[in-house]
Amino acid sequence: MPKPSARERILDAYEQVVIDQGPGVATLEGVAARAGVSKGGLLYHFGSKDALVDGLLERLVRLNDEDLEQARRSPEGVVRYYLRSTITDVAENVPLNRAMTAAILLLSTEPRVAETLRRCTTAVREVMVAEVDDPVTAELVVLVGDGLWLRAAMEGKESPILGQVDTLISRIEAQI
Amino acid sequence: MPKPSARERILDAYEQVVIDQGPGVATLEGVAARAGVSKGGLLYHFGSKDALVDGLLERLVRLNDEDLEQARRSPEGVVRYYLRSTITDVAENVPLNRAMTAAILLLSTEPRVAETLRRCTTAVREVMVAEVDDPVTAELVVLVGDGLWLRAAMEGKESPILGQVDTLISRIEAQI
DNA sequence: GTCTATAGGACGATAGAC
DNA sequence: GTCTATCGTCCTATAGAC
Repeated sequence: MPKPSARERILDAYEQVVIDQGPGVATLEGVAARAGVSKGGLLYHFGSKDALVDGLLERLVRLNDEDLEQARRSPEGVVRYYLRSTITDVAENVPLNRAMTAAILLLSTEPRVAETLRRCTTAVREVMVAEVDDPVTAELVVLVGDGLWLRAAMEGKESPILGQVDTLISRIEAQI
Repeated sequence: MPKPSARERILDAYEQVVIDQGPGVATLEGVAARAGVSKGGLLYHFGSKDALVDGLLERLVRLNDEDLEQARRSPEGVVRYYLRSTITDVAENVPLNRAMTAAILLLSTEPRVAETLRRCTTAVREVMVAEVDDPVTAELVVLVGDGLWLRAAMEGKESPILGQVDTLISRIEAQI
């Protein structure tokens, strides 16, 4: 990644168009317009639409790994950190949330998207299994996280669960 | 629905193509080929691609409502029934699973899909809140169900959770 | 009811000026 | 690096024969 600025701006636009208007509108021209460049300008940075998707997926994996690293180091523990950060990501416009939501909405486009999402889930599961003694609880945390991600993709920032978060986390933690 | 046979066969083909090859390949011609008719034949039953999507979504809502009705009447209780049927649907090729997986993969195409999925989740939540005394547990069940659906869309029939299902359900039920 | 043929439009990608 | 212009392709939808 030699020149981050333009690339990142185009990726931001891509995510935003997918989330706001749906992947159907996420044509090269639509993304370019949102990024403030022309179609030709976009194609200078990403040589094809596949390259654009790859750029988004690479960013997603990086953000997911970074989040897990922070979860591992977190003093409140991986479970509470992961679920709380996921819920926060859903409620606010955190980069990881934008990338993950866009990826889920793009599940259709190509097998690489599903593969990358599986990789993210697997990474989360490995951390949970390693840090939480009980494997069933670990799996439960991953499942609830997946549910939150799907919900974010379906209904955006508003979700009936936001007021019950802490109670929910406490219950899950109590099982460890 | 006067003549179910041809319509249903086309909808089956549509779901299958979306699940197996992705919505990108799910063109009118691809669906028609899988259904054993020509493009013109398909368009006689569904006047447009939008009508085809609508047909899938209507079927999804119907199957979801029927499943919830069965859950309500189930002697083992809504929680156990819902989670077990969701997991079974994920593992095997139950109609509800096929429709739900296809819909999630089609999240991309149009806002109506997200709207319908929200409606399904809302219906599940209403049943859970009505039947389960504790609202936090009700929300947890809906969340875990969503997680299972997303997982089905991502990784198909194989999931590491399948061996831990009953333990997981027992733990959730124990909280009521 | 189901087919073939084709019109009409949109998208991805290339070429070349600046 | 970014632009405009254009080509080729694929898809939806229509028209009309059978």
